[in-house]
Amino acid sequence: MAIGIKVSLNEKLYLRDPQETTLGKRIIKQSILLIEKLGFEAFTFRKLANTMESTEASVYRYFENKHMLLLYLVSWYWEWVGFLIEMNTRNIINPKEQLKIIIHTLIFASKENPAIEYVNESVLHRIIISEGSKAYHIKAVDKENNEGFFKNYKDLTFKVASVIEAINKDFPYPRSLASNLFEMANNQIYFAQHLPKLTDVKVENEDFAEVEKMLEHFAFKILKD
Amino acid sequence: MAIGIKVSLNEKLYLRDPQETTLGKRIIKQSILLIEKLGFEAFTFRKLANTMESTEASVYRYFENKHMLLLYLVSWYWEWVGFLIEMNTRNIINPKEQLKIIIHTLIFASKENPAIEYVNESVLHRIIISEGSKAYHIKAVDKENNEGFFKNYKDLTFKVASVIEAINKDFPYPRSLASNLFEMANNQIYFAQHLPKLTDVKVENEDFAEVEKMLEHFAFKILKD
DNA sequence: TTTTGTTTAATAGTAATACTATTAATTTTA
DNA sequence: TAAAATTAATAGTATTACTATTAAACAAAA
Repeated sequence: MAIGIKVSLNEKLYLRDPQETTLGKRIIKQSILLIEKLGFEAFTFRKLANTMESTEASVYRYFENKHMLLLYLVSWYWEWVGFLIEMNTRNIINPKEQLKIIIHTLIFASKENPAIEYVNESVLHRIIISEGSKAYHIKAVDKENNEGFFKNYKDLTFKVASVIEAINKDFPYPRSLASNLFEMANNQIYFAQHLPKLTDVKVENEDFAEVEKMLEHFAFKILKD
Repeated sequence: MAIGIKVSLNEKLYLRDPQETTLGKRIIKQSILLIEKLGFEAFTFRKLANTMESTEASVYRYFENKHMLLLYLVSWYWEWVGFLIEMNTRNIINPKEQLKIIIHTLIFASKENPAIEYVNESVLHRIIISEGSKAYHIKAVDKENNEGFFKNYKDLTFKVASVIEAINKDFPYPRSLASNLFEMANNQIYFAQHLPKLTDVKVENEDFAEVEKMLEHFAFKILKD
């Protein structure tokens, strides 16, 4: 990933690379805003085309269907978070310090400097929180996994799992802890915002500080010798 | 909940109580099988009506739409798990022992004695694992929460949170740990079956023993003084 | 036993959605 | 400048979500 230029994603995610044309970039930009506004179920390519003053058929030339568009956005997000984690942990030697930075980046990714003009990272984060799990909770999950559609997420999990192993080489569940930190971060933010009885943390005005504190508590308590 | 008779659920979940008629019970039974077979996105009331030799309009007399049917099934499931947990922890005084039983019940609920003839608990469990989170990842979550559609899940979380508090009254996140145990249980089973790189546990032939062991490890490590 | 009322299910639609074949316009490059 | 290649729009079809209306079945009352 090179800032301002191009995020590298699995080419099978799209029919035509949206990063290469003006229309493609507009599709990304506007779809993020419209999915956030309508929710993924009510979002359609026709509505997208109408709001961006294009046509349904043009959108279909870039993405096979709205599921593939969601997959693209989710992959873009995790690739970006992975890039930020890579940046922010560089030159940090202590793995505990690395894990703290990972948790912070995970929670506050959308507060970092925007990477690309046509992606509103803050809105995208909200989409990942409320719609992200729909990208892999599908009947064709095995087939799509074989195509490499979830590679970005798996690579990031692997990276975090290796930091966890560096902290405590005897801990038997590094991958599960890594993936659970990701899932828990988004879930607990969602609960705080919509189903507050399911959590102890408060999130107000997009301030995720309490969630960060809780994830640190969980992670380091579990990894204690 | 009374075995063999009737599960008590929010009346707003349905238009006509499916437990009260033969057709209603057939709708529940067949929808569980068909959602599992097709996945929730491809599942439609027309396909359901065709496979059960009824009509689309008849199904619509019981449920407003397929989302409400999913909500009904999810509520049914958590009500049932809550009932099993209540049963299995009765007369157990030690809260640590209670939490172990809770985790076991959570994981092996579908292996207990079937409660009701027209619900295949084992298939329903698979639906909860792969489609369950779609019940609340919706645009209208706040409105539906106000209507009490998620009450069964929240009540169960509350119950488990109070057991967690009994184990360690200084632990600051009892609800988050409770809801995360539920989410993690289903997620890690799903990962083991479809995205094994995201987990360290193995699930073969619906044997969830390793998941149970991992959840115990997580929960009790976190709750240690 | 007949009539009336109530519940339940089927017919036959409409409007919206998902998706595509074909044509037209634009841009590239030879 | 003309041909080739790319991109977008028009105009569809099939499926889906949902509903108004009618018909059948059953039960209760006369």
